[in-house]
Amino acid sequence: MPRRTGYGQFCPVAKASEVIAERWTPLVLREMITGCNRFNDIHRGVPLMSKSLLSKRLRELEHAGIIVRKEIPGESVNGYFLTESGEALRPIIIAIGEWGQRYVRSNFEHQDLDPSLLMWDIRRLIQIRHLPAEQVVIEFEFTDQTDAQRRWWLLKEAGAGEIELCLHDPGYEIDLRVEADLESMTRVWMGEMDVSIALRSGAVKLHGSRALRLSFQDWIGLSIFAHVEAPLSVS
Amino acid sequence: MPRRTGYGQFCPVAKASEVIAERWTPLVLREMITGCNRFNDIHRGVPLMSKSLLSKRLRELEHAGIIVRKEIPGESVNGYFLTESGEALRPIIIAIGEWGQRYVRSNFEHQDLDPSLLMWDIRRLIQIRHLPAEQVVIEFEFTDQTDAQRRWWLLKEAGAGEIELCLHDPGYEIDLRVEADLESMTRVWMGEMDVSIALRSGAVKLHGSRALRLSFQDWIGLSIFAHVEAPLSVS
DNA sequence: CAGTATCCGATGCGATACTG
DNA sequence: CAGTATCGCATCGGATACTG
Repeated sequence: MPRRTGYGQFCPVAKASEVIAERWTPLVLREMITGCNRFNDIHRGVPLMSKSLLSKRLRELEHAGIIVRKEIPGESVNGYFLTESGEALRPIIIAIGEWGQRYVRSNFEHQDLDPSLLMWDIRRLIQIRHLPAEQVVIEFEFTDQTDAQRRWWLLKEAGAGEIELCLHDPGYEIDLRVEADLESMTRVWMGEMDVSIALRSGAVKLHGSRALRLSFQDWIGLSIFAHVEAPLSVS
Repeated sequence: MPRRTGYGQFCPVAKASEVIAERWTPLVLREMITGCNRFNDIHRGVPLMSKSLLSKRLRELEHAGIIVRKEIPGESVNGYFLTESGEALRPIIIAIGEWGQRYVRSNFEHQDLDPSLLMWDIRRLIQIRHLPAEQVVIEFEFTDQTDAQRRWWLLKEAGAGEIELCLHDPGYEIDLRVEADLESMTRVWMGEMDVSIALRSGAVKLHGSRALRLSFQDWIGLSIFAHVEAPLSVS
């Protein structure tokens, strides 16, 4: 009888794991914790997960009382929201990420690098207050990627509070071009490579607006795990 | 391509989940964190897991640098030990258990009750310092169980620092007999039912040594999650 | 956009048997 | 006790197509 779904134990670790340690579920929770509420937004964070499975997982989380599905205020579509129980998972997911950042070697395996995930992450954490108030267009070019994966645009409309990620050239004048290979940009984002070192070594190059170049370190948000230090022990 | 093992993401939550959110793995970690080092001891905590899978998971954890396999000091068998990385998971596993205790309804589903797991847990947390120094034999009888699952014995030899769990009558004189249905005893163990209430209501009955009866509350350890309070909100 | 229904192939994992 | 090797199938989950 393979996989009876459930561990058959009353232990709270087991009962909790039945819900939150299912495949993909920690990542779905991560997306919700970082503020995604709509189905397709969540799915952008886990693009390799099939939509049917995401749908199933969301139903399971709802059944477990971790999320509720309700109409998004203002819009007439419905979304998913963490309950108190779900909010209580925030420190756990964060702790798992910090543990991963600190102890899991084999980050940056080639197969894990993904420009779309990286750009989607960067977009979320751009520090808008450090950008000019007027419209800003920033192009990212990953020099080792081809075609569809090579160039990306972040677009902030004048006065807007959100950044848009574009897969096609929006046509406006480019204010800044960021040029790097995917691994370097990912390492910078993850805090594995210092921004200043990346710029000085040429691993990341900036072209365009002097103001945007100088403030790069300010407006480029880093991963929320970028601050995590290596373990004390030399292993 | 079902289940490529791995999420294809550089995010530390994903990299961590690839290791610690695999099926059974949180429970294996729980066993190690609670002090089990030997293969069969670990397996007693996850009896529904096949030995081949446990073996596989241990290899994966070793490969991930979470445990090391080495000879147990004093004995000439080898066991498994948490590394620094593994020790760093302790607060996470504990937090998951606390979350589960607080938020997962559907504890005490009939299918999750298991006298052998319960007794194995109780054995581990018996407060020996609250037992008489001489030999002590305590019999547990689960009144709703049959045959092989009905009676269990905890045996402390005179002066011993460990308790032995017996599935067959060790033959010595019984100092105390604890009588309860499995669910009541489990609820008491999990902190869902107060010990004094259980005794007063007759859900748990004690027969035998007056000293052992009076000190029951002291020597019976409760689950490490028994202290966790319900959420503030009424849900 | 926001999902659901159906299909079916790969694989995870339990069962069993075996080794030192 | 402490595992490993082999086998078989149930189920997990991706692909595809479809709906409002």
